[in-house]
Amino acid sequence: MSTDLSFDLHRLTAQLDRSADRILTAAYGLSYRRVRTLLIVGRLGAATQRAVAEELGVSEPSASRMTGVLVGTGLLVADPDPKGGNRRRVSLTVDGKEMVEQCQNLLEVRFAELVRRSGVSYSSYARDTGRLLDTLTTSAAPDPVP
Amino acid sequence: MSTDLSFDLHRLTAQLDRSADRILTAAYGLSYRRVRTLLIVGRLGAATQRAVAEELGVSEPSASRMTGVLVGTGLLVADPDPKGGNRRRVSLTVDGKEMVEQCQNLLEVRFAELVRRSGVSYSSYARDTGRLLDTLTTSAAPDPVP
DNA sequence: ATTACTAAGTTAGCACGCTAAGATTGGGGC
DNA sequence: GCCCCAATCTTAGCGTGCTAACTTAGTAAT
Repeated sequence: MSTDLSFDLHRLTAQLDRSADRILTAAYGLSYRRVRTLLIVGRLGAATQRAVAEELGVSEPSASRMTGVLVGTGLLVADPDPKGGNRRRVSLTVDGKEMVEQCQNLLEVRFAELVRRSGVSYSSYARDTGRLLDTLTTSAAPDPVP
Repeated sequence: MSTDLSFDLHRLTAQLDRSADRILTAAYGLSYRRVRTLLIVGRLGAATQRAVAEELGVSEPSASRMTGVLVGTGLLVADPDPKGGNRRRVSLTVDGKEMVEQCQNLLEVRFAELVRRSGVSYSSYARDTGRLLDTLTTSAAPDPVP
C-alpha cells in the first residue's frame, strides 16, 4: 500500500494533531500546541525558553511567542533567571498546573485507545519512533546536498 | 524514555519535515509542502482539488491556495473539469513532472538511509503507521468530549 | 421556468511554524 | 575602564495550516 512511509507519517501526525486540537479546544479552549507547551514546561520544571524550544522541537522565536501568549493567559510565569544572563525562567502557574493534569489525562486516554484499536504494539512502535528520532537529531544535517 | 508516544511522533515528523525542507530548498528552491503537493498530483493524475486536499490530508482552502501558487510557478495547470460542475482539474506540467522525479528520488534515498541507520524495520514501521492512520481516519472523530 | 439543494471552490482572518537580523546580558582580553 | 564575544531572547516578515462564511455550477422538485 504505502509506497511512502514518510508521507504516511506526515499524514498520521497531522491528523493526530488536528484531532487533539478539536478535543482540547472543545474541552478547555486551548490549542494542542499550547497544551503541548504547557506539558513540556511542566516536565522541565523551571526552564529557560531555549530549553523549552529544544524540547518542543521548534525554533526559539516560535517558543518565545508561544510562552508570551501563555504568560498572557495566566498559565505560565516568566521571571528573569536568578543565575543571570539574558535568560527567562518560565514555569507553570497554579492554573497552568491544573490545566496540564486535566489535558494530559484526556490526551493519553484517547491516544492509547486509538493505538489499542489499531492493533499496533504501543511499546514497539514507541521504541522505533524513539530510535528514528534519535538518529535524526544526532546526525544533525551535515551537508545539505552533494 | 518516551513517556509519550504522541509527542515523539510529533517531534519526529516536525524534524523530518524541516530536514526535507532544507534539502529541497537548497536543491530546487521548493518547500517540502509544495513538493509533496506535486507528488500527490502526479500520483493522482488529473484530479480535482478536493481529491488533492483529501490525499494531502489538508483542508480544501489550504489545497486551493497551494495549487494556486504552483500554477503560478508553472509546475501545475488547472482547467475547468470537462465533466462539468464547479471543479478544477489539476495536473502536472512538463516542468512539474521533471521536478517530481528528481525530488522523489532525493527524498526517498535520504529517508531510507535514515531508517537503515536507525536500525528500525522499514516494513513493520510502515505497516504500523498505516494501521494507525487507517484507524484514525475511519473512526472519524465521533463525540468531541463526554 | 423558478426555487432549492448539493458539491466544489474561494475569500477573510487568525494560529503558529520558519529564517534573518537586531537587542540584551555577562564574561573575557587590552 | 573599554571593547568584543557568546548566549539568549525579540522583532520583522513570510509560508501554510485552520474554520467560517460566501460564490459558483449543476441537479432535482414544484
